[in-house]
Amino acid sequence: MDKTYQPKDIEQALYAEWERAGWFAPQGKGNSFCIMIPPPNVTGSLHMGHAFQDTLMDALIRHQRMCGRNTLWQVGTDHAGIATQMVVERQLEQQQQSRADLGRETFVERVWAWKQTSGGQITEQLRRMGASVDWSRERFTMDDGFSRAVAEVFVRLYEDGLIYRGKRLVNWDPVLKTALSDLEVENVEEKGSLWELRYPLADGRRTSTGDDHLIVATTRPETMLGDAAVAVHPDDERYAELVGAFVELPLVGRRIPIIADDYVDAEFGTGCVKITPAHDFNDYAMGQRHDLPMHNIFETDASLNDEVPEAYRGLDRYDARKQVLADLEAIGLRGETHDHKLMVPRGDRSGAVVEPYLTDQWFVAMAELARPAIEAVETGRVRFVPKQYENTYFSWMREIQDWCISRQLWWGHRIPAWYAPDGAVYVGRDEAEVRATHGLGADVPLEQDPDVLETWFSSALWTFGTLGWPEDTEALRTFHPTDVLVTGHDIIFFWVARMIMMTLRFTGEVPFETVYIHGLVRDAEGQKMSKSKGNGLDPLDLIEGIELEELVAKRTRGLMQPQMEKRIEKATRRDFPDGIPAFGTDALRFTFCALASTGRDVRFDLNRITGYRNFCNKLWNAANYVRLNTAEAELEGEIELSTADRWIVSRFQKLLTDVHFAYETFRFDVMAQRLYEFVWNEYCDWYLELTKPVLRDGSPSQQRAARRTLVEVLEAVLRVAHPVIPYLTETVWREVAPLLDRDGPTIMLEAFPVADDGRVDEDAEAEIEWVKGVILGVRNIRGEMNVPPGKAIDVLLAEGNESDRARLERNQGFLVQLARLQSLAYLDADTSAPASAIQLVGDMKVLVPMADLIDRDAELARLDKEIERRRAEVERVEKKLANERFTAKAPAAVVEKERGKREEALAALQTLAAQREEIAAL
RNA sequence: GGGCGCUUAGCUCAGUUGGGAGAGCACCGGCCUUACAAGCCGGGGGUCGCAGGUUCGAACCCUGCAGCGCCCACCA
Repeated sequence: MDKTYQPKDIEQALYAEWERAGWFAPQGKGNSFCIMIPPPNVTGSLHMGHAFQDTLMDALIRHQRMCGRNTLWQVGTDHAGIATQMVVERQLEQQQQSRADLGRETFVERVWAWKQTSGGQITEQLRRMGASVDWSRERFTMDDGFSRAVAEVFVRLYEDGLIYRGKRLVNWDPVLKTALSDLEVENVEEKGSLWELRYPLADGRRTSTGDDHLIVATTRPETMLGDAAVAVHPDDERYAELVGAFVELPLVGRRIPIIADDYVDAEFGTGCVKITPAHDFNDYAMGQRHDLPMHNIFETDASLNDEVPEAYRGLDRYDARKQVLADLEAIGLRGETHDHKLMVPRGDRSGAVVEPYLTDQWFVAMAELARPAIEAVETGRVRFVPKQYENTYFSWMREIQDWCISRQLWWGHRIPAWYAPDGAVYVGRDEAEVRATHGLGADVPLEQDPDVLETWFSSALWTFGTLGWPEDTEALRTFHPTDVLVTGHDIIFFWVARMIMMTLRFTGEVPFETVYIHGLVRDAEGQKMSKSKGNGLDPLDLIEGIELEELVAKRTRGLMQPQMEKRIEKATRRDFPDGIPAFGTDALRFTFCALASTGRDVRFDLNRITGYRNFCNKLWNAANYVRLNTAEAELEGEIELSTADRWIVSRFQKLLTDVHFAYETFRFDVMAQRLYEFVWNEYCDWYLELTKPVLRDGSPSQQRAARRTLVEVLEAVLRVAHPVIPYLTETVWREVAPLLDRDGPTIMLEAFPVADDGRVDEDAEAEIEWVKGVILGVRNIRGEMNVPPGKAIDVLLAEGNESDRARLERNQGFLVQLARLQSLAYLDADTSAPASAIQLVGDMKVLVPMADLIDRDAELARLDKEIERRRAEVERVEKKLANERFTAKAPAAVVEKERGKREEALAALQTLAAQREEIAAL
């Protein structure tokens, strides 16, 4: 073993070995345990969110595997319709080509080719994270089997009347030229204007106040070309007389009615709303209520079509806006303009402003699917951790809208519907089935629907589709329902909810019993990591390290907004002046666990990972110490356990209890913290140090006891830590395990340690606390008095009780070694102590004779500080005890505890005060 | 407009049923003490956002307020 922990030397080779050996595949004898990986985009790359999520899943999986469960971590990738298609289209663009140039078949082949070449990247990165997924079962959402499941689900839903096709107003992305679901639209607040437009009253009508027009207020003047009415509130007295009359739509010349509808807010704007049923969701609904005609004025790219007057045809919607406003101005029909903040709908992929647009699309009727899915969470068949996310889930599910699932893309699962020349639609698993079922001969030409299904439609089938459904497979019976889903709160609606609905519908089972929701990974300033902001970190760079120049280049490469380059470069040079050192996978994983507290977002800070890299080094070196002291030694034979040996074993049982609890409650942070504390603050800081005097001066049986305990605790700690830091623990374990005649090939298949309450030893714990008290007391005097660390000093113990004397007897060697003493002795009751610096351990005095070591004034100052501390405590406790209501009403045990505190503090205070007087008199 | 979350040491965060305010990092002082300088030893530092209430007792429970963040929603 190297002296310093070098992760790069151990990680990659180990993973290859694990994978080759087939140890990731299910093999436990116990109950099944299964996690489905949220399938990443097949052509994507691993970002911090993945790395975080994969670490948590791997910890759970490795833990359960070591607990003996028959454990499957199902891996796979998603075809990610829009995202992947966009990447390939961008590549074509650089060659001055479009997908239309290639044609559908060639284009789809190109995407498959791209998937072949780049599809391995993310799975390679998953391997670098140490993820123990079962590669032999890897799936892809567009592989044959999964595609069959998708078609099967579509057909069955259609047959049950839950999938329908219809002309509806949908969210239309005019850049990607496809429909989007409600969830794929992000509403962003933006600054805009509220324009007032004058609509002349038709037929020469005037209002009772003499006006010959109405003023409507709108944020979208260009859509006036498609107006079908003007609406006012039915109770709005200002306009009551005009309801039923008409206005003449300017620029168009159409006569449109003035209608009353209580959707209108009389307080807003002018109280008159222009109604454009084909281009606004509210207006659409109103158009339905009032039977208004629909004037679709847009092409698929949101330029104006032939429905509008010639002057506007072909204009982009924003150019049309300017033109309409200018033309209205010219004829005196433009009113005031007000600044106005509005929510602008943008496509989450393209960023384009989404247009409500009337098209034929496929929909899933959701109400019937949602009902049992709501119930499953209500009854606890599915539980969310943290629980508050159940409310998020319920609120969306209870108001659920029908789901538009067709996309006007080429990459994805083609909709299994065929059209006959007469317009009839036939849905089936494939064309042959359609023909057979409906008796359509070869003479009837059928054309398949050109659209594909939204990616989330197939993702919704992930838990059962990957296990072989619709076949009744062994895997499905064994691993479904799965146990835990680990995912971010950003896809509860997109994915989690839809999985629950679809899985219940088609298997009658819930997809998973627990949904663990983790936070999003943000940068050290709390900003969301993104390519465009250039603040993202690549997990691989944290593992392997990266030079500053390369990091700058990487962050500024291929930016959508090149003007950001300077800023990103500056920030990068500021935040990472020396680039990023190689931390290794284990340190990264430990950091993720430590940051995963309660499902809230986490800030990723280089300081944290540095600390945990140091922790890995600490454990590595502790192992080095153990190895140096045990490899050549005889561990078999009679043993005589020291208090320290019993203490560390006892402390370890408590670690196990806490870790077990942490796994049960998904508190990865608690687990990481307890591991850190135990390894560093107990095993290394104290136990290892306590073995040193024994290994030097102890009897053979005492030495054997220490050596055995060192190895046994280390070996077991490695198993506890393995799910978090698999590489380090495997490497060290292979060196350590043989010392205990454990000969398994890998730590990952060894048993996870279980607490043994019989090995908890409260006496040993109390005694080591006492030992620590004495040592800390001496160290405090040393530190505060600036006694050189190398100087061995004399220490006396005084007063105290029999137990203190007995403890000294047993622990003399420990104290002398760890406090670096020249001598240590108990002072007889009748001998008076020399002038000393003092520390109290219980009511025993720890005395460091001042001789010429200690400065009188410094000791006085130190005493004053301690006296003040005790005085404050006495004061606080006495105040509490003086309160009769406290002594009367608080539980007796609490009162007793306070009394005990008072006694102890008072006694200490007295001793210290006497001591102070003595020193002051010198 | 509705809902949720957060506010604890300089920074990032723990604090499980209400009963002695914690960790890591940073900071100050001292050490190359034979596992580890990626280390060791000692130390300083908080009116727990604000205001009320419940209680013998509140960081924790209740109400209100403020600030920050997120989600949902049809006010043109």
